[in-house]
Amino acid sequence: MFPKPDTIFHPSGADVANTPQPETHEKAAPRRRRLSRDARKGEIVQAAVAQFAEAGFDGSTRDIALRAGITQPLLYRYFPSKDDLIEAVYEQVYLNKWDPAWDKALTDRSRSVKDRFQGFYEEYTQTIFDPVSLRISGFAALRNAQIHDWYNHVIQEMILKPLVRERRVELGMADDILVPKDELQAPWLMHGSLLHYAKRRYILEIDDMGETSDMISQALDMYLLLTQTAAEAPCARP
Amino acid sequence: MFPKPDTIFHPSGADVANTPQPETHEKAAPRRRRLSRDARKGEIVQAAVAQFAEAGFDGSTRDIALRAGITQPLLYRYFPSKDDLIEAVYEQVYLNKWDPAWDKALTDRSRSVKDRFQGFYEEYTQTIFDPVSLRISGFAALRNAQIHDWYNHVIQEMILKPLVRERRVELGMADDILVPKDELQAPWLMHGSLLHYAKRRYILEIDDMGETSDMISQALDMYLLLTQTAAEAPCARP
DNA sequence: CACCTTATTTATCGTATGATAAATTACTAG
DNA sequence: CTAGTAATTTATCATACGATAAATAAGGTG
Repeated sequence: MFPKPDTIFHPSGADVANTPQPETHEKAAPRRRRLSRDARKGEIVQAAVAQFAEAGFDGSTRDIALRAGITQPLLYRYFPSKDDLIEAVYEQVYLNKWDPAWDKALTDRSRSVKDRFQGFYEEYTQTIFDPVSLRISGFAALRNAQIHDWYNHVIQEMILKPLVRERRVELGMADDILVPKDELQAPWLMHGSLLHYAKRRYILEIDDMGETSDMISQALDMYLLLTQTAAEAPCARP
Repeated sequence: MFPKPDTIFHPSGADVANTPQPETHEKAAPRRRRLSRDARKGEIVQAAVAQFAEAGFDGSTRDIALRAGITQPLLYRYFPSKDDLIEAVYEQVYLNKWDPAWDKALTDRSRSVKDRFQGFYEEYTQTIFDPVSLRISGFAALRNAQIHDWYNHVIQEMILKPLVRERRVELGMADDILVPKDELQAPWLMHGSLLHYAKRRYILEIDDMGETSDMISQALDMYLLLTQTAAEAPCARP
């Protein structure tokens, strides 16, 4: 009857259980709890991440406040506008996901490229393969192409170009820092195949799927085989 | 001329130019134009597709009406609720995309699997690789997992299982109708890699990318090489 | 032409939303 | 204990949205 969006999860009220509620369940008057500026800001961002992941960036500021256990106007004490909050959510989801140790692991030429990138992808996917991150990322790509564009650039520089370079060395080819774009097509196909696997598994919630490590192994094998035949062509098909 | 889907965006108001406007640019009172029920319904759906592709399914019914050159209440004469309109958009985007001739082309064993699926994917991607379809599909996956789940099932049955079967025959293996799920992992990686390519190209609008036919060829090669080594293992890496 | 059907518009309602101002209360310094 | 600061809430506004009822007019039929 009401124009409730009527989304999948608990639409409202169920979250009030977070805040200590009075015996009488009337309006659930929120108990005041003074937090430091940074602590409160963090809780708001976390609530916003959860809400936006579920309902998209059209999720209401009131639902976010409900999740954070505060009233809605308080939100504007920390973020001048909803867009500013969205910006903070972007940072929370996209930044600080990179482990500096990975840079060295990827270029450790005492191990095979397969081993190095298998290990890396297993750790990397453990960080970014979760429904919340993937859904936020999905909404962001549709809403703000620019930020997702930048994120793709990071992936290309941090993962795919190193992969191409290390594979070149492993195949005994010339070691060059520059990586032309046509050599990035195959790595992008491999990386994209894993991202789409994540989408099917964590966004569509298909449970009848193989283990992530197996998918990483197969995706890497595909790339390695393609580069191998391109370089040596020993397996020409009939 | 008519409110055709045209290009993706014109934020608002720019569409008023579609309807004959009076000299005085006051409110642009829409000229009445009686259409048959099916014709009007089709125009509304087209407008909704364009609007939802741009703004997501939270796009307003008023903007849809503006695009269709009608008033907003008229929309409810054809669709009892916004959800019904969304349902119609789903059908428009997901259904009737399959060419029955493809079924035979995929199983034409006088040609190589590579040739068959190369040709198929070039036609298939020409049908579904456009910003509007891809964006609607993206929003739908995040909003309604069920329908996207069904769509994935269709892809698996119509494309990937045939691919596995035909590849088996080409490799001289036992020809079986049944395709176990672990044999579908590699085809899904290949298909997903192409979908992610489409996302980068048509949603993020990255222009510095290779031709679609090249990507199809590489993606197919990846799968074919993987199955070849799995079957014969002549290219064991050191 | 007159009439009738119905496609279409005008006017409007109830609610939800982003945002702001003012009142209140929790915590802390002195 | 007291006073002040600032975190938090209450109250409220303007707008946008989905949806409905009633008024209007376009087009076919006799």
